[in-house]
Amino acid sequence: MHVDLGRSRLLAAVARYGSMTAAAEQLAYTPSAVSQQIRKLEAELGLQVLARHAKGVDLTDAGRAVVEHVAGIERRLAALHEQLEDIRGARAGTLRLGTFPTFGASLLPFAITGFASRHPGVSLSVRSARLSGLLELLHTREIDMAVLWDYEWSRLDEAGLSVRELLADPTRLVVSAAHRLAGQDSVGVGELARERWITRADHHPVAEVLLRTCQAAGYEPVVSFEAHDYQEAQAMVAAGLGVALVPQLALSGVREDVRVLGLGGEAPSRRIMLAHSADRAPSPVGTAMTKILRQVAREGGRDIGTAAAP
Amino acid sequence: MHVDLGRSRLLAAVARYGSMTAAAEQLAYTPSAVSQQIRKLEAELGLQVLARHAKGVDLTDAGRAVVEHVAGIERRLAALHEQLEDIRGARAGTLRLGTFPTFGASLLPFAITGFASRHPGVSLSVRSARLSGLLELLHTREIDMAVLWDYEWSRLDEAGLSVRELLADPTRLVVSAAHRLAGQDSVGVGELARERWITRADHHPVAEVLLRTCQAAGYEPVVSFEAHDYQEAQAMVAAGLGVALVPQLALSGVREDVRVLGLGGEAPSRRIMLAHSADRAPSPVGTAMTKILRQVAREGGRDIGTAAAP
DNA sequence: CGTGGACTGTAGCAAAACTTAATCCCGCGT
DNA sequence: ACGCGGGATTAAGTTTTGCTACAGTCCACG
Repeated sequence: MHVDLGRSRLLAAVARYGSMTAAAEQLAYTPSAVSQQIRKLEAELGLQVLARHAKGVDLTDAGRAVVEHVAGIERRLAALHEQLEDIRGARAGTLRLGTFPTFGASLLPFAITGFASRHPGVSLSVRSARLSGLLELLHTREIDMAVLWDYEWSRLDEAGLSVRELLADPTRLVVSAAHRLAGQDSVGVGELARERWITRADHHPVAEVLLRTCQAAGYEPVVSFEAHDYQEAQAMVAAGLGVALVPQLALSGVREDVRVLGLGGEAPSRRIMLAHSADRAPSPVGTAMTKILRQVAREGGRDIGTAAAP
Repeated sequence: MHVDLGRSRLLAAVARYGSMTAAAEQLAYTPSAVSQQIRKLEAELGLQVLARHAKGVDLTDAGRAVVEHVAGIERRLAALHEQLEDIRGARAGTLRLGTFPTFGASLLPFAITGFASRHPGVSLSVRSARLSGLLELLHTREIDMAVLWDYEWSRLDEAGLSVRELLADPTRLVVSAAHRLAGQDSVGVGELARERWITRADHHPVAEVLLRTCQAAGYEPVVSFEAHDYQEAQAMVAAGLGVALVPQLALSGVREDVRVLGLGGEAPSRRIMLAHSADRAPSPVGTAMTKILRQVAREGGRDIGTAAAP
């Protein structure tokens, strides 16, 4: 046996307005339509729900039971409606975000605090991984969106990924405070042919940046140390073991005893992007996060505050 | 905005079985039907509920919200279903019964206790009134059914009333224990021509019974007292003020100092009936009460116990 | 007794829902 | 690289459902 909600609601209307005709008027139906639907409801239930008489109708026990439960169901539907409204307005929902470590250590915190204050109802989770891991996580749908990067010689080209650029992250040179170039704002790559280089181990992408940059300038870099993170690299630079190419974003915390120099466009800049599965239309919270990330990228990491909720 | 429950349930099925195709199979639909309905649901909500991918679908936040509430609604519908089942089985519901006083004082208590023990979930209310009052109560639908009576010379003939006979209630003669006839089992009406009669005031129907009975035997009764109830009448009979015609049912409590005699078919018998509005199909509890009243009538007021629920 | 209000039955039509069949998309294995 | 297969989708056609129009029917009430 099946209890049709539509007909039950109709019954509730009949109960409320006292007669089929009155209910029909309220709902812009003909009395005939109401009568037919109520009849079908009774057939489905195997019970009369209305006692008919010349001046209208009365509810039977069964009718009362139906009307009561309809009221409860209406309340529940209203609650659902409200919840959906919250989701639409990004005041509720979930977002699983992926990031690579240097972004997570630099700009992302601003985005996270900004997002959390504007969308307090949203449960936000962040995972950090390297590029390949992020792609895998996107692929397996363990995260909804990810902050990624690429260089011009190996453009990100994943099928089924929708990508939007956030900012360019230029490569900079880090030297010891005692280095001969420490006083300059910038330097040409050609002047660095005799330097010894600190780079990163495990085929870290910055190693390729170094290689390409130097080769473009006509020499092979001499590597003196392979660090496992940028803090270690900075420490080695400070110790005078060599100089290092480092993406700007990895320099959010700069030691007192090193100096950072620009390279005047000679060194490649990496592109930082926000990506999500192309088949998944962005959810309201996804859109909200996109907006905030773009703002953070634009403002380069000044605190974006808790201003104007969307 | 409207949240269609049918489509929402479909979404719940899709969530449960992991893909539209699987859900379609379970529900004996084609995948196409499911896809179309989900699409309409999303259009109605203005939100995606599913994230599609090659191996099936995942719920979005909105989808999760819908599915959650659908589960709650299903529970509620199940509760309603159960309640309706109870109503069908007369384990729940209400019944408003009308009765005339002498039935209420005689057989009805057996029916009430029998009914209450077999249908403990049913809320039973009983109102007592005289015949015209009962008809009025039926008419205004303040009661669902009523126990009524009539005599052959004024048959109950109410339009829109469905009537079923319960039992015949013969008229008997009550005399004082000291009366000359006190030792007999029965007596002919002709032998009572010289008696003085106790009857009832206010045009009580038994007054007409007396009149007709005596007239049929060829004399006019001499009335010595008009009582206001049968207890008073019995008291007057006991006091030797006269004899009285009394319906059998009004003799459930007989004084020690009076005797009851049969009248061998010469006195009219009243018909006792159960009536309900003809337009109202009998409810399950109504049917149950009818059955019990018929049983009580058949067994003449022996305790019918709490035997076999229907 | 007739009149008005309320419900009901029939026929027809339009919208909704489902099916059929063709197509697309994507991941996977050879 | 290519085809295969599961799954979703689309277009078009068919069935089902729900509603209207309209003509009763019943009953309370004047």
